Amino acid sequence: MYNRISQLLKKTVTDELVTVEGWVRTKRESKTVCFLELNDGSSLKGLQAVIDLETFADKPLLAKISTGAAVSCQGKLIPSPGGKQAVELAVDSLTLHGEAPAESYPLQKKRHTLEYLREIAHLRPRTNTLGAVARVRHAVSYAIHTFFNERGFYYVHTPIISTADAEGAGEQFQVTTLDLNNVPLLEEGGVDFSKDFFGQKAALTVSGQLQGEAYALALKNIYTFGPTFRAENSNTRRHLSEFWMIEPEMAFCTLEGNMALAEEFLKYIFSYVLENCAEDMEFFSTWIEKGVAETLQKVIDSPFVEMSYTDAVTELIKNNAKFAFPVKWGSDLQTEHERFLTEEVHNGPVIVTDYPKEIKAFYMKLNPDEKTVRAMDVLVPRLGEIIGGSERESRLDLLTERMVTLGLKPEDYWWYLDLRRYGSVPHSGFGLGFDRAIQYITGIQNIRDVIPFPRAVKQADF
RNA sequence: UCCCCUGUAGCUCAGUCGGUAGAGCAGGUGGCUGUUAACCACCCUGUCGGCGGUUCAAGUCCGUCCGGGGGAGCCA
Repeated sequence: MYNRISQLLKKTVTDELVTVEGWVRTKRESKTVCFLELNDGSSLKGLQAVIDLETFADKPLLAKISTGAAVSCQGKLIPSPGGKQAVELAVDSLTLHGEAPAESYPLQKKRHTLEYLREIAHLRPRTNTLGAVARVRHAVSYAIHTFFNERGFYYVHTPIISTADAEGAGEQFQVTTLDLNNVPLLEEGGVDFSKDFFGQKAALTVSGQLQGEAYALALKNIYTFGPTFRAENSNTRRHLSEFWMIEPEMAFCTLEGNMALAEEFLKYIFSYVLENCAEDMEFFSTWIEKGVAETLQKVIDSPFVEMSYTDAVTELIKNNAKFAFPVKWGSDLQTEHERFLTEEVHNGPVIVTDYPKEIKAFYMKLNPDEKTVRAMDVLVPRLGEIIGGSERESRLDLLTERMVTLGLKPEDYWWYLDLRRYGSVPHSGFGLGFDRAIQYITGIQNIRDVIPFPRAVKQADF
């Protein structure tokens, strides 16, 4: 049960019998010997199990073993005469747990497209690519928790079901137990949500930030790491309806501290992956996106350059001829602009700060110029924005004013405003889309291939 | 939601000017070989995404619907 192939591959030769459990990737047979390549998901590389056909009696059993079959083998690790591996397993006994008939098993021993594998999402983790993605996802999750834990951040479980549209951003999935064929109506028309499960309209969360702020203003440094839901009808390679997001929030912290954390955070998780998933990262660099590992290393080695939105726009305007969408002050930066800043202007990661308030969320701190807010976007080569964050507006009057201007009802956010009424303090945080981070790290083009069972528009199978 | 591309064997694709389909891989059989993207020979496989239309004749042309991909918007 605890014997893993990744560990056995590191061993030299052992005298004691070991048991190896896994799935057959390929079987190669010759007159006197049969090779099984076994994989148990612990590493890209498999263990070669060798069966001596001159002494192994149960030939009919071998005939049933094909790509995909689940087997366990007992034997000794011996030096491998073959060139491609240091050790191999000399099989004494073998158990076939589950066959995988080749005529119907959807995974062949050849390369498949990621589009095809998406149609067999329940089997695709058995492939090299999706297996590597799963291991990297795990490693990055672990690194994130370790990073925050080491720095005294508390992991806060913010609610999945919420009754307030956090940022006004993003269509939400409604959560209801009402009978949709017989919806209770108000006399004046409209749905009577007082009859609904929560006694009011409820939806899946689009962000844990507002609740995260509440805990930051008690525990000082916190982070959330959970699923997030958006019902946007957007069908692109970087959108999911259900995705995972990390949102740290720090009290007694201005935008400067926020930027420092974002830089340290990215460098930490990238370093962790390069060190702990070296084999998988080499695989991605070779087969998925040439040089992803180098891109990450470069981010690790580069100081993050700070630049105001205004300066960035000035720089971009000089090159407006190169863009499909020319830039002017006040417009949001497109991916092409972000990439230009990080790839051409600075040749390294860039943090753009102080965006016009009109293109940012209501809760961001207003600058003295009253035109810009203390927002920051972290831009990295090959992608553009990877992190978005801000210092929050901690002044009650200014926050309320901003909400009214944007048509939000302050009374709907009474508890959020309470955080400014009682013990308010400068605080800051940012958000990182976990799945997009995994896309960046692995180089995988479509976000649906970095999450085990993707949910997107018209897509919730498995 | 909009724009573009695409749908042919289990998988990846070719199919010219309209004349009812091919390759590689996978699979099967046999051979060879401490093999490792194994190799050699032979064999098997098709509602050409669905429906409708034009035509003597449609994989091919037209319409429409569905699926997939890319881009835009929106965003993480």
